[in-house]
Formats: sequence, structure tokens, C-alpha cells
Amino acid sequence: MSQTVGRALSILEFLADEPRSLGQIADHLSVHKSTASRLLQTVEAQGFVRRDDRHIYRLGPRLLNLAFRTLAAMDVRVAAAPHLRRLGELTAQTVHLGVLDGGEVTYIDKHEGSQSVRMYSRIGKAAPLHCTGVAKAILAFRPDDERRVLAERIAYTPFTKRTITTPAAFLGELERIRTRGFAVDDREHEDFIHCVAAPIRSPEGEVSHGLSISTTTMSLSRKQLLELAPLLLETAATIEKELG
Amino acid sequence: MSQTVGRALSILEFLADEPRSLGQIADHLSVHKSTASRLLQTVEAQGFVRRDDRHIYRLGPRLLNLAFRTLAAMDVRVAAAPHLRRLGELTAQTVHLGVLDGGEVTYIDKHEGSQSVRMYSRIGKAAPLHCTGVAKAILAFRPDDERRVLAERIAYTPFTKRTITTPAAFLGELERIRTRGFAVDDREHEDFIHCVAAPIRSPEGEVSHGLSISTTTMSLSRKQLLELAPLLLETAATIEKELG
DNA sequence: CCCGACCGTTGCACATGTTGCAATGGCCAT
DNA sequence: ATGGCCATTGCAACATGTGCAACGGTCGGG
Repeated sequence: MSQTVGRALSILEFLADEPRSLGQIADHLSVHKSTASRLLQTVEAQGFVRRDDRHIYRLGPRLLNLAFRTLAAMDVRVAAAPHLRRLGELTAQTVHLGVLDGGEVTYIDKHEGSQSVRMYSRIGKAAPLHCTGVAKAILAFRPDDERRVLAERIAYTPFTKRTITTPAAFLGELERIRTRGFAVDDREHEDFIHCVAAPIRSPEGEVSHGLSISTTTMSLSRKQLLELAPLLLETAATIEKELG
Repeated sequence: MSQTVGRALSILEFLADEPRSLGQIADHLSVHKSTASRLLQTVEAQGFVRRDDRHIYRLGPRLLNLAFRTLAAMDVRVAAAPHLRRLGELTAQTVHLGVLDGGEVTYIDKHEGSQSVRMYSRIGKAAPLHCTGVAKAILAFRPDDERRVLAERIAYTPFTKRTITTPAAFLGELERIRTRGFAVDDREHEDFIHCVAAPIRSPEGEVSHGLSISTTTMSLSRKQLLELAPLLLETAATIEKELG
């Protein structure tokens, strides 16, 4: 494990939400300012950080460049993008695409329909496995032994009164999803937000991706939300067909 | 300048377009595999890199997370997003938002209308100063001395037969833009692509951002493209108003 | 099944790259 | 003009990163 690299990456993290001065960065790293200055010179030279004329540092365009190149290289995301958009337009709600990777599910695309509202999700953000539609939809169709291992490893943070909090309850929910063919998050992650989500199978029949429609309980009743399931499943099937 | 940090960042760059093996990464860095392995352990532990069960490395979700947090913290981008979208819907073409930063213009938002086609631009990518509409629109409204300095510093790569290739011609073009109030890229960067672009002023009256509509010469004639200028300028003005 | 080739990882010693200190120069407010 | 704060740079000490060698795992061929 490289201490110096860890420090540089911590700088990137620290600058993600807000620009900072050298002093703030040095304090954050618990290093001398001269050390922080040299680290910043390196990350700045490679475009990962920019500083303005008042010596305030913020993340630079290189990071955006890498991130969007990565997104552009994701086959499933590329194939799914026009369908997400169409789904968002048809439903006017927020549509997500998530991927299971290294034991967590990450949002890799999002389309906000005309009536969508602000919610937790953002591209690059982890979707908690036990209480988000997209994560549940993916996990339900993973191999048995993997489902069991993951269920034991989850920290069952209760986000709302309705959040699933035990491995047994979670595995039961995954069984219901397998039977039904799609997942429902019924205010388990955020109060007033519910969603339906479907798995997307790869050409090899493996499920690593999921597609969801999220909305507020004020916008759509549970009944209305469930009425979107056929469209959702059809969209997932269309994406699967395009994947080959 | 930190050598070790530079190596780690080079790894991130190397993995942006394609997953790689440890050996490929070590070769790329010209270091021993054990050194590369340890560097990778660090960037992996912080989520910047992921590896699969066949020991193939690729960029991880942390980078996406940072990139989208950065985008969410850009006031102008946030304010402009719904307007970009509306403009894309109204025109059916590709709409861009760029920002001048550290002597280069970077695309920070993009909306593809229903008739848009693939083109060079991507969020995070630099827009060449001398031949893209959005960059020219920004530079035209920078302070005099800055315009002059930047014009001298540009490497006038001739992307097409129509690309501006001298500082004098470039400064003349910027004068025309100042007079007209908006910029035109007439196949100067990509054959068959033309666009109109407008500056976006900050509340302090400073121009660091620009908005453009890009399309193919097959989709819209020059005349039709120019007919979009009023809508473009009106959209820029609306964004400016929202910025306060 | 055995062997060889290739892979990635880890302990080790040591070379070198990183670090904090002190000095310097710049900027701003009094 | 002065003092305080800032960031940067030269220096030398030393902590950490490095390559080597050994190891264990996997795969393909005989």
C-alpha cells in the first residue's frame, strides 16, 4: 500500500464537493504544507486538479475526462441509454441503470423525466443492496451461493421504518422478486420514494445490471407504479436483445 | 513533483479506455510487476480501480463518484441543465455547455437531441480554442489582453480546410463574434459539423461559459443554423438571469 | 499426472524519493 | 513601512518505495 498515492487520492476526495486552499488540504492530510504543495503540483500537472489565481484548488477536467471515457466504454450503458431516455419520457419519472461490481451496486446512468424530483441517487454513487429496487433486482438473479454470501455481508442500515433489516427477510424478498420477475422498493430507502426495478441479462444469461423507475408516493400511487412494470420489463428485454 | 503519485495517475489514464492486466500496466509504467501490483493495491483500496476474478483491472466507481460530485457542484452547469435539455428538445440537435479554465475550454454538459449524431465532444474533453463554437464564444468576450495572450499561445492545428490557422485571423474572428454577439463554427473543427454558440455572463459580467448548438451540414443548412441564433441567445440570457 | 511457463503476491534489503524545516518572496491589511 | 499570512523551494535526514528472489496458483502440452 502506497502512502504517497493514498495521500494524493485523498486530496481528490477532499476536493470533490468544494474547492479548498493549500492549508486546508495540508490539515486534512495531517502533513506539512510543503508536502501537500508538492503533491498538488503533481496532481495539477496531470490535470486532475486546477487552482485559481487565489490559490484555491478544485478538481480539474482530467477526472471528468476519465469518468466519461469509462462510461463510454460500458457496453450495457451505451446500449441502454436511449431506452432509459425513452422510459423517462414515457413515464415522466426518474430512471436508473445500476451495475453490480465488487459486491456493491453503483448507479451508472440516470435519466430524469419531466416530473422527476431530487433524490439520493447520482451516477457513481452506491445503491444500498438491501433497500434499493435496482440492487434488489440484480441480486435476486445472481447465483444462489452468491446471494447467500452477499446477504450475510450486508450491513442492514435501517434507512426508513420499512427497511429490511435481516438476512432472512432479505433472502425472502429476493425469492419474491425471482418469482415476480421484478423488484419493488416500497419506501425502504427513502421515505416517500418508491420504485420498480428489473434485471438485465447479459448474452450469457448473467445478471449484473438493473433498470429502475423511481418516483415519489405523491406522484404515483403504488398501484400506478406497479402498472409501469410491464413497460419496464419490456424495456429491459429490448436492451437484452440489443446486447446480443 | 511526486514520482509515485505520477505513476498512480498514469495507471488511471491507462485504464480509462480499456481494462488491462498487471503485466500490461507494469510495462506501460516501465516498472517491475511487484511495484505495479502495490500501486494497484492502493488505487483499488480507495475504489479508483477494480479488478475482476481474472485479475483484469479497470477504473472503479470512485472516479465516477468524484466526477459527478464535481459536476453537481458547478453552479452554472446546474442552472443551465434544464435549459440545455429544452434547447436540445426544441432543436433536436446536440447542445453543449463549455467552461474556460486554465487556458482551455472543457465540455461540462451535453444534451443530444433526437436528431443528433455522434461527434467529437464528450464531457471532460477539451474543446480546441481556435475552431469550436463554444470556445470562440467564450474567448471573444474575455478581457482584451487575455484574448491577445491566448491567441498567441494556441497551437493552430488545422483540423479541416476551413480551420483558422493564425493569431491574426483568430483575433479577427473574435472581433466579428463580439460584434455579432454569437459565434459560428463553420466546419472548422470537423468536416460536416457546424454550430452556433453564445457566451454566458456571470453575475459579475464575466464570461467563462458558453452554450452551443451543433449539428451536421446535412441536417441543417447554414441558413437554418443561423436561424437558431435568437433562441440560443435567449436561452443564454435566461441562464444568466438565473445565475443572479 | 507431471512439467514448464506464466501469472500475481510477498519478504527483504537498500537506494532513492519523500518529508519537514528553514528561508524566501509575494500579498494584504493596518 | 511593518507584520502576518500565504505558498514555494533548497537541503539533508530518513522513511518509504523499489526490484529481486522466492513462492504458490493456474493452465496447457506431452
